[in-house]
Amino acid sequence: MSIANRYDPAAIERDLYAEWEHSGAFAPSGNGAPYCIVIPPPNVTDRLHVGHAFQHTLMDALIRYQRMNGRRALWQTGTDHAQIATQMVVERQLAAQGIALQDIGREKFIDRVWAWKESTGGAITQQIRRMGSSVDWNRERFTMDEGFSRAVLEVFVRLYEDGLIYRGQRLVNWDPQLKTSISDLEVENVEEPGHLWHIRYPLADGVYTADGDDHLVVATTRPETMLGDTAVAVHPDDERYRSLVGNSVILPLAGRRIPIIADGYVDREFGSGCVKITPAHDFNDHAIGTRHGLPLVNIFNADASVNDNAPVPYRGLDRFEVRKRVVADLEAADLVERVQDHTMTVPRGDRSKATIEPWLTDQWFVKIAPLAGPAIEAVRDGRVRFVPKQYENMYFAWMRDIQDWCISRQQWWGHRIPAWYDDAGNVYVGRTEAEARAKAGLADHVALRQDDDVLDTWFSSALWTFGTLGWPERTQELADFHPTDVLVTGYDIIFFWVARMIMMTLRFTGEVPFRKVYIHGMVRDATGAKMSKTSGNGLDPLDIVDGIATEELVAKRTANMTQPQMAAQIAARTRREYPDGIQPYGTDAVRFAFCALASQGRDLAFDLKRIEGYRNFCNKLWNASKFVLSHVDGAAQDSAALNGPVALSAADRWIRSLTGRLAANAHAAIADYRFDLYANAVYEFAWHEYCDWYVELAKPVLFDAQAPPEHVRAVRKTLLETLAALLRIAHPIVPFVTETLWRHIAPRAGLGGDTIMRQPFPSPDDLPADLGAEAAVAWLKGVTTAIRNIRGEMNVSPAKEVELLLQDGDTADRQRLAATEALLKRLAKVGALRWLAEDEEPPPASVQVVGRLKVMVPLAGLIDADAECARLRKEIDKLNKDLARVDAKLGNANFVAKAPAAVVAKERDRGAALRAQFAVLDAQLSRLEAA
RNA sequence: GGGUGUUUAGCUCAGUUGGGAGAGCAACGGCCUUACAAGCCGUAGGUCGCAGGUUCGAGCCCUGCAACACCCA
Repeated sequence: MSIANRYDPAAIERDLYAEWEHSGAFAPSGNGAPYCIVIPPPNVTDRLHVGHAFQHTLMDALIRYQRMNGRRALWQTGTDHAQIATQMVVERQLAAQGIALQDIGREKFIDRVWAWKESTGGAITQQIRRMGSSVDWNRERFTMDEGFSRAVLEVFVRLYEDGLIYRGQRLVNWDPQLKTSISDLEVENVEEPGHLWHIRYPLADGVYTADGDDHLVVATTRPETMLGDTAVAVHPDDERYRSLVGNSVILPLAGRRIPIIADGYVDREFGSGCVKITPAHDFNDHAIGTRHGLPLVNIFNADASVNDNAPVPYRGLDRFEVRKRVVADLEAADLVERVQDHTMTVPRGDRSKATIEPWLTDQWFVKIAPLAGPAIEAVRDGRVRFVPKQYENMYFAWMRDIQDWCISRQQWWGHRIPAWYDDAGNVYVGRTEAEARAKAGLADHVALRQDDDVLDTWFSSALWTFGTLGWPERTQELADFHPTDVLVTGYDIIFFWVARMIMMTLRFTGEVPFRKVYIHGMVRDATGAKMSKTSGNGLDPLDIVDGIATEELVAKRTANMTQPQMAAQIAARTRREYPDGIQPYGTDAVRFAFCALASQGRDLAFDLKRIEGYRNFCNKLWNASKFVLSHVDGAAQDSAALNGPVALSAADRWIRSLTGRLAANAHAAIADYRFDLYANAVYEFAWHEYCDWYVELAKPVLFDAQAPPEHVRAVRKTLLETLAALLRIAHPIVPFVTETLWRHIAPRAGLGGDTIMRQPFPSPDDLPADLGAEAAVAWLKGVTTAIRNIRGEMNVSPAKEVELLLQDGDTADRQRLAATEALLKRLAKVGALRWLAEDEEPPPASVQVVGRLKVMVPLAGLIDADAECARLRKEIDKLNKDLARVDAKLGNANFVAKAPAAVVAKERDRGAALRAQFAVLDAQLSRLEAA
C-alpha cells in the first residue's frame, strides 16, 4: 500500500477514529501504573465550542502520552445534566409550542427533557470523537444516570445525617424569572447606569435634626424597596444625628412608623449619612436587622411583583413599575430632594440574566466550614497542586470567606431532594421514602409528600471523580484510578467545581480528587475578544476541521438566538471576517494550534492563520514521509538495502542526537504542562532540522550510485528511525497524521504494532547526545549559510553553480571540510572548490567569515562589485557596533573584577572573533574599492 | 475599594538560577532546485508599557505609576 500523494485530513481522520474506537484501544490496558483524567463533563445542552476542543486536546495529549509510556490510562468521559440550563432550553421549546409547564406537569416535563437529552446528547459525543479524543466510551457516564444518582443520594443523606446539610429560612438570591433560588456564585454583579434618589423621611413626634430639619434624607438606588423599610440607620459617631437615635420617622407612602437606629456599618460620607434599612430585601440590611432585632417586611412575590404587605396602590405590580410609581408619588408629595446619575452594581442571574432579588425563603444549605477546612489544608500541604501556582491564592482567598451553600432549586429537572414532609411540616430524610419512614418509625398511614426541589447541578458534579468510578461501591476502578492524576479545566470554574470537588471528595473518600489541577486560559477570537453566542464570534471546532461556507456560517450564528435583534450585525461581521468561509484544516492542525497556543497564565487568541500554518506542518510531515518511503521502497527489492553493516556519517549521528534531545525536551515539557514548548519543539525539529537539513544531507548519498552500501544503508535506516521517533513524539498532538504515516514507516523501520497509540514514546536514553556530530554539522550549516547568504544578497540564482574559495581557518576546518565536502557542494550548489594558501591574494570575491575561516565566492561574472561593497559596509557597521559594546564591557574594570571568570573569558573570545572578522571584511572592502 | 494577571517586532506569542533580544504569521527580494509553491533560499523589522532603584551587568529582581483583562466586595 502506498501513501497518498497529497495530505488530505478529511480522507484519513474519520475512518481512523472509528477503527481506534472499535479496536478497544482507548480502554485502560496492560500492567502499568494507573493514570486517570476525568473529563469536565460538558453540559448536555451544549454543542462543543472551541473552548471545549482546546481543553480536550490538552487532555488527549496527556492521555496518549501516558498510554504510550505504558501507563494504564483511563480517560473517564461523560456529560452533565446542567440543571438550570437544560430546564431553560426545554421550557423555551415548550413555550414555542405554546405549552406551559403547569399544563403538562412535572412527570411529563421530565420525560420531555429526557427525550430531548437522548436526541441531542449524541451531538456532543460525536464532536468529541471528531476531535480525536481517546476517551473510554465504555465508561461514559451522565450525572443523572442511575449509578451516579445513587452517589448523589448517598452524599446528601450522609451529609444530612452528619448535620452538614440543613433546611432553613434564609435570605437567598432569588431569580424572579426562573422562580428559583440560586447560589452566591451564580450571581454576576454587573455595573449599570442608574440613579440615586435622595428621599425625605419625615421625623415623627415633632423632633428636629441638629440643623433644624423636620426630616431625614436617605439615598437609595432602589426606591421601591422602601415599602419594606423597617428602620433608618445612622453612624453611632455621627454628631449630626446622634440625638435622634431612638426616635422615629414616618415611612412615606406606607405611613408606618420606623425607628432610627445607630450602626457602625453606615458610611457617614455616603449621601446624607442616613441609610434606609430593608432587612427582607438586602443582605447588608438583613445583617443590621438581625443585630437590632428589626422586623422583616417582605414586599415581593416569587415573580418580584409587589405583595399585600405593601400599600394597596402598588400591589400586584412588577418591581420596576413600582419603582416608577413610588418615585412619582414621592415627587408629588415633594419628598424627593434630588436625583443623581449613579453607576450601580446590579446582581444578575448567570443563566437568566434577570435581576436577582434577595428574598426570604425556605431552602436547603450545605454547612460549608467543616468541609472547607480540610480542603484548604489539602492544597496548603501540596496534596493538590495548582498549575500555574498563582491560582492557589485565588482558591485560598475564596475558601477563607466561603458561605454556606444554597443547594435547593425550585425546578423540576435534576436530582430531587430526598426529603419528605408530613402534614405538620416535619422533615424526614432518607435514601428512599421507605428508609425515611423506617428511620423515624413512621406508621404507613402517615401521609408524606416529597420535597419538590432539585439539587444545584454543581452538587452532583462535585462528586464526579469518585462517582464515575463506582462510589459508593468499593470498586476496583476506584481503588486503581482514584485519586485521579490531573484535572484540566478553566479558571472560570475553580469555585463552582474545583473547590467543591476537593471538599466533597475529601469528605467521602478521604482522598483528594486529583493531585494536580492544570488551569488553562480561555479561548478568545483572533482579536482577543471573548467568544460568545450573543456577539456572534464563536466557532464550532468542527467548522474549522471540516470547513464551512460563509453563508452557512452566518446561518449557524444567527439561528436560535436569545437576542434576535443582533442577527443583522452578526451576519455582517461574519461576512466581513470570513468572506471566503473557512477552509477545511483537519483535526490535527486544530489540535496542534491549541497545543502551541497553550502558554500558561493567559488567555489565547485563536487565529485561523495559526491553524493554517499547522495544517501546513502536517503536510510537511506527510511529504517528508513520502520522500523517505520513496527512497526506501525504491531499494526494497535489494534485500541488503536495509540489512547489513552500516557506517553512520556525522550527519546521521547528528540527527539521531537531535532526536534524542527532542525526546528529552518533549518529556520535560509535558511534565511541566508546557504544551506550547512541546509543540514548538516538535515543529522546530521536524521542519527546521529533519526536513530542512537532514533530508537535504541524505540526498547526496541516496542519489550517488557510487556510494558505499554501508553509507546508503546508514542514511536509509536513520531517515526511517528518526522519522519513526518523530512520529511517536508528535502523536499525542497530531494523532491522525502520525498514525497514518506510522503504518507506512514503522514496518520498514523494523518496528511493529498496528497502532502508534501503544508504541513507546521515545526515551532520550535511546539516542544519546553526540557532541562531535553536532559540532560537525554546525560547521557545515555555518559554511552553507554563509554561501547562501552571498547568493541571496547578490541575487545569484540558486540554480547557478558557484566557485568556492576558502582561506585561513584551522586544522579543524580542514578536517570538517574533508568529511563533508560532497554535502557542502550539494547544499550550497558549489562547483569547483579551492583552498587558497595563507599568503595568496584572493581574486575579487564576496566574502563571509565563519569562525576563522574565510568563505569566498569569486565575483567574476556573477557579482556586482558595488553591491558587494555596500553589503560589506553594512556588515562592518554591524560588527563595529557589536565590538563597541564588547569593548565597553571589557574596558569596565568592575566587570572584569566582579563578573565570573567564565563570563569574562566568553566576552574576550567574542571580542577576538569580532576583531578577526572585522579585519577580513575591512581588508576585502579596501581591496574592492581599490579595484 | 481589595486581589491576580498582562504589557517584548506590524499581528499572535516564547524568553527556563540576571550574562550576546527569539519564533510563527505578515512584509520585502530571489527561486516551479527530481518529498513538499500548503514549498525552497535570503533580507529587513524591537527605548522589552513609563519612571526610579539594586547590580560589574536587568526583558528577568525591588519600588512607584499607567493602560488593559479578570476575580472578589
